[in-house]
Amino acid sequence: MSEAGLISRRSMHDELVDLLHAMLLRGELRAGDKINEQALCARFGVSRTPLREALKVLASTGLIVLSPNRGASVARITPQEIDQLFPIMGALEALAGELACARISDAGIAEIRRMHDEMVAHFRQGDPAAYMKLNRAIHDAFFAAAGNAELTQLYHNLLVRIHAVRFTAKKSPERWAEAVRDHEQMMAALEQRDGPRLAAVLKEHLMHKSGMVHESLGEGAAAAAE
Amino acid sequence: MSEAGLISRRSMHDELVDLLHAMLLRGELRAGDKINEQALCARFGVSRTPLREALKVLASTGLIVLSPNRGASVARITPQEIDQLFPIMGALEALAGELACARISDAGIAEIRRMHDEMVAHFRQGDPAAYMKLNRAIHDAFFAAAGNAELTQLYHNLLVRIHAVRFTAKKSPERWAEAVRDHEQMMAALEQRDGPRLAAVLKEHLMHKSGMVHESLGEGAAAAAE
DNA sequence: GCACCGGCTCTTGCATTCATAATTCGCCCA
DNA sequence: TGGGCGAATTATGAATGCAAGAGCCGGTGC
Repeated sequence: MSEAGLISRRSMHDELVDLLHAMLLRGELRAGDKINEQALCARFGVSRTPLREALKVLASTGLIVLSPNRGASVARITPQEIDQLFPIMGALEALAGELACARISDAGIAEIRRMHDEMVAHFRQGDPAAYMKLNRAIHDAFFAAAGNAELTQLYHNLLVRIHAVRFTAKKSPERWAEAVRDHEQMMAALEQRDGPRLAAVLKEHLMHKSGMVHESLGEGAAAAAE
Repeated sequence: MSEAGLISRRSMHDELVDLLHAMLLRGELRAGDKINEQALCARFGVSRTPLREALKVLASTGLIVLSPNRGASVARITPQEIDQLFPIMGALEALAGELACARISDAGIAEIRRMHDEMVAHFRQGDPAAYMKLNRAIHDAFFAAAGNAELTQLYHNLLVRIHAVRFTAKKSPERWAEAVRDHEQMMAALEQRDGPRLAAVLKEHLMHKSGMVHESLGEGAAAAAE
């Protein structure tokens, strides 16, 4: 029994979805880029059929846009979409926080505390890359502790969509400090297992992020316009 | 400029997604049913290619399951999934309620009040079909008032997934009365534009629904097992 | 000189075809 | 008579082929 790899008998379109996902995350495909089916087929060594299936799937989650008879292009995220997506992510994170408070073990809290302290250390040292990595790990730990797979998947879908804009958003020092303060409050709420409070903090944290993205989008728009 | 009809130039897979959606909602395809590609192709008069594309899309939203080399079948919703989905829907409805409170016009509130009163009348007359219809209309009005298209789409996706179980769930009289009480509270919160309160009521309302579904699933399991 | 029209090419959308895995039915053997 | 093995059938997965629409280029008329 190869229960570990489960026989790696996935269909091509499924693998292609992941592959394209990865390309989008790596920034290999940028917002607005036109997607040429033949080119991608050649690159992956598959025929157009499974690739097209994968594109349809990505389109249904909003990652790419399909124009009839004009093909696919990577979705451009608009400020309106950001305004709509961040509150949703806030609501989902708040829910994850509440569930996590109710279900997480003491050991789990200790583990998150450890990651939190390390993250703050990276903040003090001014290492954004390491900070982001821990940040991400902490959020993942929240969702894992919430124990709601559907919630996690939904959240991750949205995360991929705003990934590009989140990464290009350069934190100003003030915003960064603000984020760290948010995280301190999260930690406190979690250690007290105060679900509603954690939910509120997470919601506010997402609001701050939204503001941050808007700021950096304002600068970005000027750069892109030239 | 045909801005009204936009020339109905949709691609086949897109229409097929809607068609299959409708079939699922109508109960024409029931949970667990095997989906025969050729049969559906014959029925819709299309070839397998666009149909398969549509199936992939539906699979990505969890409406159907694809087993490699074994084809598609309508997803069976499990009690665990229900436990996971209802809190998510609660969070999304709560967000919609908060946004609606902030944005809805007085006329919009009056319109919802009208629907609400009509719905309660149907409750008094013991007409579940008419009640459900108004119920649905009110929820739709909330989301419309929230003005967040992404939120609406996400919510609707989940709604379709639990549609089958929600419809088969026969309300007990007590549960029905409970739901009406919830709605009274929603109306009150909306008319006072008390977003947080409306959010709380909606969350609780969804909790009640979850309980209802579980009750009826308990009965349903006995029936299905025989 | 510029705008508009017609053909050409490239790409997409769908149908068809081919290969392979699963299922089913029948047969053989215990 | 029941269970297991094997071949035929059927369905799925992927590739290829074909028609139609979009974009591009050059030509022509004003």
